Amino acid sequence: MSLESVPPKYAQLVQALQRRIESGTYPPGSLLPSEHQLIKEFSVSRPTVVAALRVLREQGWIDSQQGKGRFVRGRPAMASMESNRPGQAYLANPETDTPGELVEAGAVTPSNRVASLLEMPSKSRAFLRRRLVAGDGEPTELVSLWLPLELSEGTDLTSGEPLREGIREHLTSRKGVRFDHIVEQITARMPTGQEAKQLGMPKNVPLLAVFGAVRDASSRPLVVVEVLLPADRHELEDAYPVT
Amino acid sequence: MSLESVPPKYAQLVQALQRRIESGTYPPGSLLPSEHQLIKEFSVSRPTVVAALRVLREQGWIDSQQGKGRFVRGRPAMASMESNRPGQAYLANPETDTPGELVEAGAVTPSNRVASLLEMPSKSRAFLRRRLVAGDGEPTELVSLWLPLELSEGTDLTSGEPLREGIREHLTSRKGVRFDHIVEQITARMPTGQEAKQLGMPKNVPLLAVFGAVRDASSRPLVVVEVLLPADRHELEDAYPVT
DNA sequence: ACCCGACAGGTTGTTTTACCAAGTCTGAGC
DNA sequence: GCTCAGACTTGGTAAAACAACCTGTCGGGT
Repeated sequence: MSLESVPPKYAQLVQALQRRIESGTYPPGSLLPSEHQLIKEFSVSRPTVVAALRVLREQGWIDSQQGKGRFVRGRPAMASMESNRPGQAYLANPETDTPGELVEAGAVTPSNRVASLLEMPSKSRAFLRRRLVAGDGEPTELVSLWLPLELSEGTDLTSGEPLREGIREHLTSRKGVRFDHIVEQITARMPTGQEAKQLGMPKNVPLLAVFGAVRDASSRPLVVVEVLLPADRHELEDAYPVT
Repeated sequence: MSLESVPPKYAQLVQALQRRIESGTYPPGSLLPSEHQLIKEFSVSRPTVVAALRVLREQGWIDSQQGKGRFVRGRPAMASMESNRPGQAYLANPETDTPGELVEAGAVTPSNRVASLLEMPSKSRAFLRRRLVAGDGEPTELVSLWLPLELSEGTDLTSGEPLREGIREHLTSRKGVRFDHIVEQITARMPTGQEAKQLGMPKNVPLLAVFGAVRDASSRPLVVVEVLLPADRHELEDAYPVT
């Protein structure tokens, strides 16, 4: 038997067209060759061409318009752009990767908002781990992480030591939970006196507060991350295709 | 002519199967009827059945395995989440759909930030259209739209009348531009005296400011949208799968 | 009795030919 | 200048065939 298996023709066509788009042969905004032209050039049937073009459209490389043709959009924006969602990095990377200091680690009664995001009764207790992240020697972000007490048991999150492992990886291996999606809320508010002091910021500039509720596939809340950013030093940037 | 158009057969099949999965006729984990059975039951050809099943697989409803069959997975988790990007709605829907009033429409010299997002020399002029959007009779959002002067010529954006058509649709049909993707920046700041007055908000609560730079496939900036939201009344919410 | 391979019949995956419908553009003819 | 026919585009459906894969059953061999 042959170990090397040839990919199907339509998949080969997809790759060929992707290469041409990336190399500039088909620049963004231009019109792709028509189905008939592709049939002649690659010596395949129309359904094969259509299958390849459908894949490209669903991946965002091209845009089709009945009666006119197919337009090149370029390499899909979301594919390469690792969205720098705040909190994502904190969940994925070890704490030892970024400078900063642990300012709190223990059981607390979380705010109503956090309790609601964790879907736990208010006034019950959760574990809080809070870290002041520094950049250029100055404190820049205050990152807080809440999780139900039973999820913190048996993990290294309760220790005062910086984690040598990403939080997601740690929780997955120790507790067997699977992160699936994140519900994100962005708000702005004025800092409390303590926050302004910790972050070394004036009291009259607002804070960007990003809450991220991490859930598993059945929408059960696992952890909540809050990232506090002084608005005079940080802003959030993202890019997405128009639908 | 008939305004009601029948959806294609494969789309009807998709909906029929989705309903059966949601109603429990095809419970998760069970085996879907084979292609041949579906062909007989719905009286369609095999390509039509395959097209419907492909859609269901790509959307995460089912899982297929060559030689065995197709397994039901259930309603995909992320299916119904439409991200309500601020500004998206303003670009897509007619101004007459949302209550509010036009507060400004004319050529201005935009701020450095807007000029930079439009990639035009600072101190050159752009067209500004600003609208105060109301909800429950109270002003809630201040939406501003800048675009290069040449892109505003020949459009109804320069008139003081509310647009009866989505801005994206209007610009596409009048000027032939194609919206491709949006680069979004989110910041927080204190309102100016005029902004606080227009929005009817206290001067000591911050504003969430969302800038959206709309670009075409070749990354040429087309328009810039700014949405100002009083942070005590609005927040941004979004959901996305973890990678 | 047990094991193992061949084989038949089921399944999905891929490719081809063919035809019609619907949207867009151009140019001939009025 | 205007309209409309025709050519070109993509979208959808049908019918057929072959390939690849899985799972049984029916053998023959140990």
